[in-house]
Amino acid sequence: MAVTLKQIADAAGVSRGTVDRVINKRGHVRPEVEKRILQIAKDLHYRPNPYGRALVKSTKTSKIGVICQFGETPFMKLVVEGIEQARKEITARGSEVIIKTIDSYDTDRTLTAIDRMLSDGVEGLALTAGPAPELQEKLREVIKSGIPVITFNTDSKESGRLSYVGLENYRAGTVCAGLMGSALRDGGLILPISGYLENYAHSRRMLGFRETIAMQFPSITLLPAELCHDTDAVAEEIVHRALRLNPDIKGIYISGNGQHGVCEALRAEGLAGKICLIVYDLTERNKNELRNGTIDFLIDQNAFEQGYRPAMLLYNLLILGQPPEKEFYFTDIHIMNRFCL
Amino acid sequence: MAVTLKQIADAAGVSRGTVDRVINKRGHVRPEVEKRILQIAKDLHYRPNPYGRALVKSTKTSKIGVICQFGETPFMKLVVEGIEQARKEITARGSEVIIKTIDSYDTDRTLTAIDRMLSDGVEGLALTAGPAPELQEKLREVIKSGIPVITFNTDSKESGRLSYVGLENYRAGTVCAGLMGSALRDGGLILPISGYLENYAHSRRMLGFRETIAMQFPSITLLPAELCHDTDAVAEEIVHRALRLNPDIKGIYISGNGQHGVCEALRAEGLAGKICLIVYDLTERNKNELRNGTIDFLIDQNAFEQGYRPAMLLYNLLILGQPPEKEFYFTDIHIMNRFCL
DNA sequence: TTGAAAGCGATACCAC
DNA sequence: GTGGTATCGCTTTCAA
Repeated sequence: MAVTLKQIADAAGVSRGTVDRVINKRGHVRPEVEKRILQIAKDLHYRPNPYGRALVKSTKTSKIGVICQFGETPFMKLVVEGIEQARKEITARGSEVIIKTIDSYDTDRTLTAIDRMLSDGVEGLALTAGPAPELQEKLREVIKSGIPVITFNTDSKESGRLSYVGLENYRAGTVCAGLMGSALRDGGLILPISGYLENYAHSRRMLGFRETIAMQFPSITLLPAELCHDTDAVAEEIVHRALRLNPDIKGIYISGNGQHGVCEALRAEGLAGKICLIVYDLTERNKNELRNGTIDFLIDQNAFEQGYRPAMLLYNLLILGQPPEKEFYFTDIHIMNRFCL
Repeated sequence: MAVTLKQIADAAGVSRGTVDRVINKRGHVRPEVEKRILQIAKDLHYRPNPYGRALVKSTKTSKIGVICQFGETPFMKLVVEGIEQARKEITARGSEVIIKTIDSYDTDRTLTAIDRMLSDGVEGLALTAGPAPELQEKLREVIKSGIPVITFNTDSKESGRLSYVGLENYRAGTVCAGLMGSALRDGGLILPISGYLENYAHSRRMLGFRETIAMQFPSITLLPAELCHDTDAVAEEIVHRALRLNPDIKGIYISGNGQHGVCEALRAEGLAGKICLIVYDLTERNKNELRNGTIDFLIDQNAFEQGYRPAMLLYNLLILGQPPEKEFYFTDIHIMNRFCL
């Protein structure tokens, strides 16, 4: 049998209440008693039984808010599945999760959503953030008012949020550079495509890619990065135009959405499978393109986890009183080729 | 607040005991009462509080046995860390974990270890299995005697084990074939190296690799697979010899241990970074070789999880009464290049 | 500063 | 078949 509070209490000749106060640093205990109890706890290798604690705490109820920008993208739909799963579990434990998705990157609507959540009385907030100064400022306020904030998918480090759950985007970019490097051993010309400049996550991926190619793969030449606004049609057009100007393009890297447009263009040009294409996100469409060989490598960033984890971290904090263990919950940079499916 | 047994009991006009009997299918309840209770539970969306259940159950104590073959390999040392972590947590909850590592693949010593564990009174067993008929037969007996068995790292499907935790080895081989294919776009000659024929995990990886290369990458030629007995010195010698016979080797795939020997040989031949090398397992040494460019791709199979999960699955089953959710707990086939470090 | 007691939700066991 | 009750380990509250 594991050591319990009561055993420590008996050994120390005090009551469980006193031991509890010591173990949980609630104060109001004579220092010498405290010292004795701590010593005994240590000697006995006391570890609180998480089930006992959770049982008591789980009767509290809280409201947790989750705001999800870029809600229209296929990837974010997968994230939302994770959030829904967390909601299910949390609801079953008596608390509440409010979800608000916002199309595209929209700071104003995000600010409005935050205000709405606050007036709804949420006690914890998770959101896809970003570098917009108004948003960061707002989050600092929220946090100062005592509401813990967790960012996911897109961080906002200066806001003072508790933790970030998501890809280490810059590094993911470097990994893709490495993949491109090994696929193009003899070097060649690469077309990099980004979504929006404002999408911090996508920009970081692009930066990591460009810097690594430049520094580590001298035989590879980068065209200037193009912006496709996360849109297939625009991405398709970009590829066609680029190929017209540079028929010898050997690789394409797209850090945001619009992947399908790129695939269509490559097919139309008869270059599917010939040009090395590296994309992000394991959506159904991307799966198919990976399978048929149009996409060579795909970085999966565990969408489900990005939705599930933040809500659970807030639940554990608010209800069970367990703060997150880490500031960064980086999801695996999961490289996939078609045989991974 | 979440729905509790008591609320259902009140609504149904019975006692909690009766509801408990219904919910947990313990019988001894009049069918009509049972039906009514189930209906109410459903209407109220009743979900048992796992903490309450765990609290009661966690006072039981059990002995869990873990047997680890190939215990001398760097990879298995990482697995053992996972087991140790599980042991720590399980011990803190009052149960016991006995660990036995066995060097190399040794069916006899494994059988002996199983017998020792049984006479020690373990109530659940996790082990690295394998296809040896005596072992499978033994495991069938063990299972028949009511002791649940879980395999990890190396499966033994015919033994009737409850679950397997580890890599999907055949598929991992196909993934490596894909990596080799994209690194060697123009084809070339490949040297495949295996450890022991008897190591089922390694053989499956080799089979997946060979079959996929043969079927999907016609421009790549495979040399006959060599066996290095998981030994660096042998692997080194194999590489030297192979290069003497075939100086135009473009890639090496090693499905087991001996990775470091391959790296040394490539360095000695001045071919480090020139020949595409794909290996398994994120050991410290392999990390270095990945970093310095001698290894191109590495498949990490989450050693920690392979040790941690099996013990925890047994704990959840024996103590909390929760059977594993799946038969296969496949660890991610985690492709890494040097930028992943 | 400390102790005693109630209660969290589920289970096990013993009466009836 | 069914109800009542003690119990698991911990937190909380109130009185001393």
